Amino acid sequence: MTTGSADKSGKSPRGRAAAVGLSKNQVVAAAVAQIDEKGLAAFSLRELARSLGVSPAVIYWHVGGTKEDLFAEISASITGSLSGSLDAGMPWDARLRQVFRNYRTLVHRHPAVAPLLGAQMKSNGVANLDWVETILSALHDGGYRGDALRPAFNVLVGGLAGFVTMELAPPPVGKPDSAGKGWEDLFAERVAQIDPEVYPLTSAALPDITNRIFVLRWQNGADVSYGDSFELLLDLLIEGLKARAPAVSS
Amino acid sequence: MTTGSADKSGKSPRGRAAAVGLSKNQVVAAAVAQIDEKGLAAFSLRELARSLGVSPAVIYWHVGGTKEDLFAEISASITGSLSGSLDAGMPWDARLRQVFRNYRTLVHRHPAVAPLLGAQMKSNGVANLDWVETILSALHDGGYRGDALRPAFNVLVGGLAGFVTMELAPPPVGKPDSAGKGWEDLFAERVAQIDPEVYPLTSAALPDITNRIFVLRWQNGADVSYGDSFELLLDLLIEGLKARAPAVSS
DNA sequence: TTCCCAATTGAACGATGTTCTATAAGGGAT
DNA sequence: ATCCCTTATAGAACATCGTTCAATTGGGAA
Repeated sequence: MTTGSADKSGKSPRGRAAAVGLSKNQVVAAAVAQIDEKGLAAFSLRELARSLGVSPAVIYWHVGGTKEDLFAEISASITGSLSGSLDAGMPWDARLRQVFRNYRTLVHRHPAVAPLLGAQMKSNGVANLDWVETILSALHDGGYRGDALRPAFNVLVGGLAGFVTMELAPPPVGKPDSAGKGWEDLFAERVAQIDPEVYPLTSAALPDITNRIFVLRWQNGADVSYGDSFELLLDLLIEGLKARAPAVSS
Repeated sequence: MTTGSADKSGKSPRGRAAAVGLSKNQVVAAAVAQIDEKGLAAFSLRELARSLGVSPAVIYWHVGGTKEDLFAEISASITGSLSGSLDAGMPWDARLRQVFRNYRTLVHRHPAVAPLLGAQMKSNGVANLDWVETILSALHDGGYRGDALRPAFNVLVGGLAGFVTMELAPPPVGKPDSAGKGWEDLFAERVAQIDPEVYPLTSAALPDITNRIFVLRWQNGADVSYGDSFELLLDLLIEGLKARAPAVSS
């Protein structure tokens, strides 16, 4: 296919092969698909080009700049669907809940891209301006203006987006130990060393706690529902902000 | 120096040069220093070896395994100093505050390593077991036991550690636009397109909000104090957890 | 037809993570 | 003192990666 035109000379043929091939959007979409499939760490421009049946240089032609620019483009393309579709008639706290629930479900659709999206949200760039505006407008309606606006905004974005980023971070892959010991053994060893004199745990509490740690350890990265925890976090933050909202004078 | 022993044969000399050179701890410490200095993205094993005046293979000998194992070792070495030094006589909520304040100041000492530490905290591995135990014990004393323990733990670790990770994430470096436009221009364009009909902002609110966005955008990554926001987040979470603590029966 | 520009190619450069074999220094046993 | 084994290093090699660049071509405009 690609090498269909046989060339008698030793020189390999160069130049354009097909009609008008790729578009920038196609490149970005293919990149997202590949990250979703193989993970962010395993993503490479060359393999992206390979999967598109194209030379690596093509990526650079369509997406000007470097790999990080591709990442920015990816973030923008995903978070672009975040704006709009919000009933402005709702009370401000309900609006905030919905904004961040939307954010979470959106990010959950591309778990491997989560770190990129987190960084994007933090940077408050142009791509997510709608999103930022929605949050700021809700906080404004809730009485958070002037100097009070900024900490409230940071708390919501940092806390909630940070939560989602951590929630979706892949568990470490590496070896548990230089020997053949697995996490279980190491954990058991560690628990055996717990000195009730040092740790302020009643002997009744200890088994419960260590058991809980076990559960925590093993359910992380699995299909544990962080959803309940997210809802609790949302509740604590928004109810708290509501409770201590500055009085609106004007 | 390194090639001091002249070798007449064409073969280059190999093998040990000095007495008993490096230790694993030295390698890890040098890696931390280098990440602190040049950033996590620019860190490479080869340059680490170069800065130690040593062959790349030496790193693999001292730190068995791969680059990620080195990262795990780094995380462990930093968060190792997180345990202990906590007055068990304090009320549980004060203990929680102190634990997470300690975490934040510790991570702030190595901002470039923050992503690694965040992942470590999420994984609840062996290295930070003391830390986890302290949090769980405080929550236990606060009445969070059984099924109530896990969401509370997730909220604290996910929210607060996630906040710190996001807070310290480096701002994106890339180009603002394919043209020569900077962030400012793009932002001005975007603001000019805001349709007051679409966005539920009073004309009085709009300038305030856009102004705030500007401030947010430009102060991120600079020396803005996220400390106040962190304290607010801490307050919201812990006061909230205190307010809705389950009643302790036993 | 001629010319220009969008789109693509292959090759190349330097750097990286990782593995492998060779090798030298030191200590312990004989 | 000699031999040997373990420890700690060197250097080379391999595959891959991000990025750049000159060369090339097809299609549309003039």
